[in-house]
Amino acid sequence: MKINIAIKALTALAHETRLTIFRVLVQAGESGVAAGQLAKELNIPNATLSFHLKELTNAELVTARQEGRFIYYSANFETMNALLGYLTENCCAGVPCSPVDVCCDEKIS
Amino acid sequence: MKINIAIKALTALAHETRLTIFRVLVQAGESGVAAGQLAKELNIPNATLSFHLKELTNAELVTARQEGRFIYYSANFETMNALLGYLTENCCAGVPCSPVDVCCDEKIS
DNA sequence: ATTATATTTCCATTATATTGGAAATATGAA
DNA sequence: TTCATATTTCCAATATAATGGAAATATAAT
Repeated sequence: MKINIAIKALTALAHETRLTIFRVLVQAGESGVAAGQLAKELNIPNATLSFHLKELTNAELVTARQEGRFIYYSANFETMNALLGYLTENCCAGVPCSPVDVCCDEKIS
Repeated sequence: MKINIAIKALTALAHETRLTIFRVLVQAGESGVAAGQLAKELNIPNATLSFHLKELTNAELVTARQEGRFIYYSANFETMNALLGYLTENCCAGVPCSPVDVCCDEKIS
């Protein structure tokens, strides 16, 4: 991961509404949640939600898929895992410590 | 971890200079790096570095210790690990996946 | 076709963060 | 004490992000 991509992801997550959205999507898993359902659940105006979803999508932290009139948003675990790895990369100058493992990666799904 | 603390940490990391500082400190480990050395290494004006170190300290992502005229900054692994855990909390709605492990935690040091 | 639903884009207003020079503070050395 | 080094605070200029109503677009149902 290059630093600019990490910054984009962190900037996207560094906002209460977006972090909340992201965590809902992380917990929802693969199937994702429709935009309108998020707006209702989180009680956010559509325009505002749309703006934040675009930020998250731009940062590749979420992906969108259309199904009929609905657009389902899901967390992108690949980017999330790359980000976690980037933050902890080569930690403690080689002093042994637990490596950061990943979430929902290809080992399992 | 409460959301406001996570936001503070993410906001602090979501900046090129601060993310770079943080990663240098993560890699430096316990002993940390003096402010002036960081300024020189990263080629940042002192005032700017000081501002960013304060942001990171405020977010409890780094800690400072004075030694003579020097102030050594170190990464705070506890906060970092709490943040990683917060992002991946209850991921995929219980579908089995790798848990997020932590870096440099009490199990080892 | 017409209507209803889902979502996004536009945009002006408002709020927040970043920069770095100069001055201030703090510690230690001569 | 006086001087040098390390770091921070102050502050004004500048840059960037967030908000949500209204209009636009897109799909589907009648």
